[in-house]
Amino acid sequence: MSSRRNPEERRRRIIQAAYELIPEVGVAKLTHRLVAARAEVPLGATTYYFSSLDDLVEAALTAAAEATSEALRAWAEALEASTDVPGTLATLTSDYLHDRAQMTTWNELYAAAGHRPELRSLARIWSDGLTGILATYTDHQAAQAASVFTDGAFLHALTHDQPLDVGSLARALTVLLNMDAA
Amino acid sequence: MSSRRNPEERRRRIIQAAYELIPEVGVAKLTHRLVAARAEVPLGATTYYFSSLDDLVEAALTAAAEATSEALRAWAEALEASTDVPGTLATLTSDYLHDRAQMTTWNELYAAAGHRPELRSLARIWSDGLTGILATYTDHQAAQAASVFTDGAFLHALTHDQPLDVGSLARALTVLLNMDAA
DNA sequence: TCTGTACATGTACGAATGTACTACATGCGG
DNA sequence: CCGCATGTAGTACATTCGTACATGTACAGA
Repeated sequence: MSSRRNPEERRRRIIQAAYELIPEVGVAKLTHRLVAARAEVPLGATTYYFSSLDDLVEAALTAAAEATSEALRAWAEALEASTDVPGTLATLTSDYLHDRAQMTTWNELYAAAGHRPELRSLARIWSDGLTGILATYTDHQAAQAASVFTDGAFLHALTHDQPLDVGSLARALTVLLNMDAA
Repeated sequence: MSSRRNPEERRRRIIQAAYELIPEVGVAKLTHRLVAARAEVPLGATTYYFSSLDDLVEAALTAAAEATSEALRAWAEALEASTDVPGTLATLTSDYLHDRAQMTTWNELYAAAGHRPELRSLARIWSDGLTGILATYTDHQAAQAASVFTDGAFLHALTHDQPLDVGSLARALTVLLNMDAA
């Protein structure tokens, strides 16, 4: 369905365009004109639907956070169906490590949250969500440690040509999640 | 000594100003004029000493990386003098987690490296350096895992009001560094 | 002392940007 | 069919920015 004369769809298109552009050019280089061009809407539409550029960016980052929440739900299901929690978590993490756009977006969110406190809660969604899921299988401290480790693995993948391999991930996640047995 | 008619000092002043401003306003909002004002030099000086703003930013981030290298050397010494490597590492990490400016700078570097490949090597200094140091005490995989974990702890501290406590850090770092015994 | 070279600094300018605004189109209730 | 609210779209404008540049100044060597 076309976006003309369809406010909801139009708004979604604009957010989607910003969402795509963030990993490509970074939050900082995002402009009304760039988003308008990508969304194939006139410049005026981007100011009509969002009261400021910051609002637009926030909407896009919120969309990113929602996408992450959905991914987390999928992780929760996969872990529940698994008999080898650390191994499954390692595989899930490894898959994520190859999605550079996803990780770049997440890092942009962290950087933005560093200067805009209202974004901090968005930045916590992944970390806290994963910790909550893992707490089903071990104690809170171990769950948090494993969650922190996967965050570190994202950062590692972002700065290195080759992300950590599944074996390394599995080994580390196994000892972390089994900390509660000690 | 005044910076007038003292090129080296002047250059250092400008870099220092940019270095200070990065955690405050972010790499993206850094401008010649902002740096000039902080360094108390005229606008022209910032373009005289650096061929472009990107060059200036790169110089500032390089300075940040060098500061990190020095910190790493201190870590190496402290660990060498210690009988409890994981515990000492936890303490060192915990101290770092309270230095928000330092971590913000580091995150800015990560974000910048995401869009400028020539900065990637700078972004690796911390991670690879720490891994190298820890490899003295355990196998490479365990050292890398511990290093990745501390990176994750930085990210955690950046987005949460309260950083991880020393106890949590010590517990996780202990099992990770002892992975080689398994 | 003279002079050339390196350093210093204020200004100017084109380009890009956020945002306001005006004019126009469209569909709906009366 | 008629206005009216809502959405659309192009344009204009003040501001800020990176950078170039012209002019000025201090100092080392002849």
